[in-house]
Amino acid sequence: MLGDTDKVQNQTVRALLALRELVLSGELLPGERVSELAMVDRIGVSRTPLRTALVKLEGEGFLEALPNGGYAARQFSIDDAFAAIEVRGAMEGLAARLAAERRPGDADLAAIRETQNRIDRLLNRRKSGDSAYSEFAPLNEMFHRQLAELSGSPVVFQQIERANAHPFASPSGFIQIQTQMPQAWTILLIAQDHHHCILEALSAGEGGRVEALTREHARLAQRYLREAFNDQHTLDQIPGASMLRRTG
Amino acid sequence: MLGDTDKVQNQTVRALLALRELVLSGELLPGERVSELAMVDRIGVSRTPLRTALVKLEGEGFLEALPNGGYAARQFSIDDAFAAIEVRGAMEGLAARLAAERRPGDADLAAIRETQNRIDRLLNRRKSGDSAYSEFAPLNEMFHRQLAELSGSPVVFQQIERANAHPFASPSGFIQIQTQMPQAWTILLIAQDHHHCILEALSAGEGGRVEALTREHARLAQRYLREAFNDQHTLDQIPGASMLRRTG
DNA sequence: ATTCGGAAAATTGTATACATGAATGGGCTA
DNA sequence: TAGCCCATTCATGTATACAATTTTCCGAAT
Repeated sequence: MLGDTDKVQNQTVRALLALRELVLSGELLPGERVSELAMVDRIGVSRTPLRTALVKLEGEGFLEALPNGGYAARQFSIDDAFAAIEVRGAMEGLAARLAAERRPGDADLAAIRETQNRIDRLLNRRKSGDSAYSEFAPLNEMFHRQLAELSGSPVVFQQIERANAHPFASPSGFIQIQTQMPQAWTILLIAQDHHHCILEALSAGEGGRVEALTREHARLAQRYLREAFNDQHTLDQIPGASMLRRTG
Repeated sequence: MLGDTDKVQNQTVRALLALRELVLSGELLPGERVSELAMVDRIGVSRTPLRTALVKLEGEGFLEALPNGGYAARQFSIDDAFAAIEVRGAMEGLAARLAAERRPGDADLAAIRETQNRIDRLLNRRKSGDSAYSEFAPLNEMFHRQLAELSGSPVVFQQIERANAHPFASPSGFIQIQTQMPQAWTILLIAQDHHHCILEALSAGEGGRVEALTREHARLAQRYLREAFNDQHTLDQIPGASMLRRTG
């Protein structure tokens, strides 16, 4: 996994990816200072690009600045994770409404419809093996990205990207834990039905409806998270589980 | 104005404030590279804290990374500015709804009600001089901050702060140009009426209503902006006017 | 006159040295 | 034995030197 970072030319990107991985894997515990020199030894870049990565990760919400300098991995409560998903839903809902209000034509919707068709074909194969889940995730992300692009606003698109960067907000963040859940396949079918309803409302110019649908769609992730929170074993498989403070 | 930055102990903060001022004042034109060495000479800090400030300003949306390294001030269309305000409205609306759903008691609402009363007293003086506008702005910002805090979610609060950091999204960003407009005083009265309605819905736990009200309240800023856009003289007085591309 | 090529200048990315202030540990004293 | 003070260590913030790549400008050739 860390091997991926070796091929990157840019030292700052390399430090960024490595640090994010270390935080998500739980090797950097919340609250305790991230020592720059220790990271320099571990990642193999000098302090300058490392500090750049630290600043960016603070901006992404992965790290928090400590009062007397330096950074620490952030800790999130379960309510924080729910809120992060709610934030994403609000932003995606806004994007969907703006898209509907622009009255997109068939040409505008061709790309996202193609993605939708690919997900349909995937689900019609009715093989619920691991490979189906790993194929679903990137297609799902593409659908959400294309929806964000249809807003026609770079400002909105960028804000959604920021919201997705949060450790627990990404649209496909919990796909892998779905594998563990009995109702997993059903949930994928429901998610894709949401996609269908969203595109239907979108192409009909129904702004209010598409906003509500898109928000509710995001709340699927909250369901997964709530389920996972009831089972420590499942919870531990979520990327960044170590950042979650068990409050119940 | 730049004098403020001289008292700051932290070189990074100093560079951050100075750079933001240079961008907003239009001395750094959109699209053209921000030369690090030129900024070093101008601001009087070394390249290291300057680059840290550049990275942070990219995160705030003031700057964009150029393909072959370096940064440039970003350019915004009028639609981008509207979208930034819409984003703030969506986030504040979410915060207000979450606040209402928590069923806040009188103790929770005491602080924001005090702010509301202070604005009431200010407007009851019925003196529409410049001082009234300059007093209104900080109280207005406090009201919005307290509303964001009532969401009870640090994640939501931080996201609102990010949205406000955008050059054209801040709640009080256009107060100063209101002075130029004939209907300026009336708009302040309307804004405060919005505040009253928001608090009424909030204390009644009416989540849907308070969300809609808060979104609509944000759209007041869009009205100011549209007015200003019709008059170049007024537009030039907006901080960051140079970042706005005249498209119509 | 215009275009292509190359060299020089300048710019960013990276590494490292230095300074200042915080944290820690040991020793001394009560 | 417990607590406090001081010194040492360590961590971050800052400045600067170096390298690699890009940009620019000038000259020559078509």
